Amino acid sequence: MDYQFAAIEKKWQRFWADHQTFKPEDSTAKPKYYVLDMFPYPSGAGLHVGHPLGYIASDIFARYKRLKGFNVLHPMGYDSFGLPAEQYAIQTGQHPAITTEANIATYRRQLDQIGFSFDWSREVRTSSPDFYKWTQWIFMQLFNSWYNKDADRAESIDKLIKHFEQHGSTGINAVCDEEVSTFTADEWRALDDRAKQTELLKYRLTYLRESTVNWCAALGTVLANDEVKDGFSERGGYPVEQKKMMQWSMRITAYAERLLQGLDTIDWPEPLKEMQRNWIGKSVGALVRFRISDFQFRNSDKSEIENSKSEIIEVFTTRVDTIFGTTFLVLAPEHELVTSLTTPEQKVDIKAYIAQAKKKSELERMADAKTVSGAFTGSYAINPVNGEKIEIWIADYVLAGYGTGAVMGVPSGDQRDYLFAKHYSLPIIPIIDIQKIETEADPTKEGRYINSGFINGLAYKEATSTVIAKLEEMGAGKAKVNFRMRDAIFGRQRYWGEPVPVYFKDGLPYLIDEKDLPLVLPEVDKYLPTESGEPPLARASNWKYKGTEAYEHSTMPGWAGSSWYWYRYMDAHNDNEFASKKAIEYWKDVDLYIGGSEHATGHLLYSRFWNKFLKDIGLVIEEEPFKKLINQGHIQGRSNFVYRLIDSEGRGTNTFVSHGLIKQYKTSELHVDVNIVENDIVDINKFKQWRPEYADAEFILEGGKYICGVEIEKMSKSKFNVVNPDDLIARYGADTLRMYEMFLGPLEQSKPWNTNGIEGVFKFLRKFWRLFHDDVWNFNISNEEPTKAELKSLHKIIHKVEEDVERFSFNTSVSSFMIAVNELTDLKCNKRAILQDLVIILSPYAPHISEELWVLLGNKPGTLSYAPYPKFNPAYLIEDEFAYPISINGKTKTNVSIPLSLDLKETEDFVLAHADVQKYLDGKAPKKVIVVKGRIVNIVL
RNA sequence: GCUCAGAUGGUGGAACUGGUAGACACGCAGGACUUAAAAUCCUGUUCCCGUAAACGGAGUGCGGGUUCGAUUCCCGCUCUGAGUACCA
Repeated sequence: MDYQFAAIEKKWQRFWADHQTFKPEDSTAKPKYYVLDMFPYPSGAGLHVGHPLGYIASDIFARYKRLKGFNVLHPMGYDSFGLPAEQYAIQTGQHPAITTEANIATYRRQLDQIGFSFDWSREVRTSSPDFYKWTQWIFMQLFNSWYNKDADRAESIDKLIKHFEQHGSTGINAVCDEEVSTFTADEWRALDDRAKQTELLKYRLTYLRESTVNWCAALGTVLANDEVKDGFSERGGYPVEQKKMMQWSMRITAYAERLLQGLDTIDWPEPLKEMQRNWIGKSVGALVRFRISDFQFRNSDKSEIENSKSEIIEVFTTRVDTIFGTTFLVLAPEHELVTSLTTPEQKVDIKAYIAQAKKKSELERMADAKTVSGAFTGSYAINPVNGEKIEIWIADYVLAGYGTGAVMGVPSGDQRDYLFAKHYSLPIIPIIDIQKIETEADPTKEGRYINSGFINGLAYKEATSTVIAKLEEMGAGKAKVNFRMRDAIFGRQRYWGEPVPVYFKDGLPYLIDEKDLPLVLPEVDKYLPTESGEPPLARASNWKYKGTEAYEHSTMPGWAGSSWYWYRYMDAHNDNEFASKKAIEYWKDVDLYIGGSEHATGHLLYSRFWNKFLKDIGLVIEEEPFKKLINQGHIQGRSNFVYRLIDSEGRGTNTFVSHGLIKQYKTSELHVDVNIVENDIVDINKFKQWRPEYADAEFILEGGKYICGVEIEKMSKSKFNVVNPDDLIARYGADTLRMYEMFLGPLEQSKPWNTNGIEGVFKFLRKFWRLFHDDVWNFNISNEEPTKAELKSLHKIIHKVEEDVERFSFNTSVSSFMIAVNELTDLKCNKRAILQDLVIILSPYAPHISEELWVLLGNKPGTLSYAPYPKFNPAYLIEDEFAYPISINGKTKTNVSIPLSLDLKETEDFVLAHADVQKYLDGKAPKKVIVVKGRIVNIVL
């Protein structure tokens, strides 16, 4: 029979499902290997051709590892809480669980058609109570933990309580809220429960905090930052305001340093690590305290002075070595000391500036980045290292949210300070001998310090440590590491998410009893917030803990479930634990993780955070969850266009002009469905059928064809450029689709989808099929001994594919398969000794056709997936001769076959004596001859 | 602005440690088979000059450099894509 891909693929997909072919053992002598894909959010649109790219790559790798003798865990599931289902619920009233269920069914059908080797028995869904029970359980562990800086790990809150009872707050070095109380053991014991709980909340790794959120009144909901564009909601374009709300937060900042250090231990793409480093944003520097000069004269308002406890302005700097160059201080307009620092004379200026700064939107502030603006407060500060009196200004280039919201202005070393000083005629003092500051700041660290008191003559490193030591001695500053990363907000005012397992008593949060987990999402009449702005869960009637206490009404954010799900796959049906100790000890961590780079500072950071926490409390083994990570590139859409002729009155006609001729006519551009276009040539009959109004369309052709215009855009329905894998599978089969997606180019590279070329892969598979069959499609295989040439072809591909897969270069191995099959076709090889091994090597890429041929070759069904990968024997590749390229002065001129048994000198003599080479020498003696054994001969004339 | 990645035929891409640039495939052109189409097969296909061919010249974004030899290494620049944004 010829290659009947549809029947073959259906047959084997059923076989794999019926026999659970890909279900791994939970412990064997085999080494384990865990291949994970980022699980999808099941959207209503289903899969387009870009989605499976990463899944195909990981599937090839998983199948390859099985052949290599590994016990492979390769699971799949759904990140099924999320906005679109909720939005749909708001519009239609349909429960998001129903929408989600339907979408999952579509995803599953589409995934099954591609022939992935997932172990579906371990499927997880983040929205299923069996799963989110454990998400809630992990939340409870975080609530019951605090971060001990001295031990550099999370510890049980009970341990902290014990310490408070015995020693009070002394000796505690914790990552906690800013304003924690100090107390003795006696004082602690005297506190009532409410006071104790209030204090403990400041230490817990998940805690309540007043945070600003993006509140959209029109949509009645809180929006994430990426749902807000320029002050308006991305969906609907309604105004968004900043609103303060009590929110659950995660103390991820406790792990900032470990999250940063861990990056050096994992094999991830460098750009992605860089994004995480920038996000964490570590700066090593110092806090410096500037005393305010003549504090008493700022008596504009008595109460303000009393409220501002401080006579000190604290700044953060990464260049404390430049402190002698400080000629002014700048505070953010929002800085708490601004009002009390402002002298009566300056009050008008400062007020006006603050008002103006407040009015500016983020966008304007950014656009304005180059215009210098600011205002003088009228007050002065004293530089602690030299006693100089310097002006205190405010300016919006200083951000309230970073560092201390105040900076020391060093115009000689910092460009922003330089511009500010020039603009307001403030002094600029050079502090390093080689500094060039005529036109701009010079942030150099080279050279020796000048004008710098006790560090004059020192170099950068020494100067920094000297200044810090001096500041510490004076009590005017200390070394400090600052992070840009903030604690993560862990609450959404939404319905379709995990309920937070917390109830409130006297306004304080308490965990529900562990045996009451899961706390199931209650039914509500509508999926909108209440009229008073409470989250949708407030609508649930009689939803109280023990019938009396109110539950937390916000739900967990989208990243909650995905921050630990890979552990659930290890032991997906465990009712007693999130995963058993035994399963975790066996599977440990993810060996290979494939997914998009858009999760760099979201999912991939939060997952690392939770993993470190779970390790601290002894539940998991590895410090990092994902050893190796690969970002697959994004598939963009490739849109095609037709050009409608515009008549003299400016109206559109029903005539369409081919792309090459549009300069000669007046036309308007229209998207055309890419599925009726092949190689940019539109199928005119299909076009006429596409839409009724085109039934009588006429065409102005070039060379008898209608050629379309092309543009690369996002793949979307409205652009008619969505290519559906279902259509391609129906036409060419899953094996062709799998190989074609890999053939497209390097996995990591983003590229537009272009179906042109899929025929080539399809032809290859048929050619492969034909190797096993005679002219009339009878299966025909020979048991003869293979020839040297055949063995060479086979061992070349064994080696090549092995190398390619190990470095995730799947596109080049597809080429190599084509070369091998072309060679074997030319050799008319139908020998079992060659083809059986070839089937094994090809099976990760094209599993269905391989299974079919494997069984035709007489093997037991289902054994191919665990067949041993053929062993490469380099002896078959050894050549006696090599056709050396002969180049003259670096330019290749000819080839000469030379026995490889000759040594360098003999090879050189052989070449120079050769008639073809003599011709080029033209009687001259070469100046130099370079022979690279087995590579090249270069003659220099 | 900063950081990172990239730029190779008509197209997607290959060349892994400096050693025959353009593998493999698409497309295109010509041919075979066929009443015809599909399918299949064969030949050619970087560009320029010449052209039956041999042969000659240029050539991996641009300009330099190192080297017997550079798509690969170094310096400077241009463009494209991604991330980030007054982070002190």
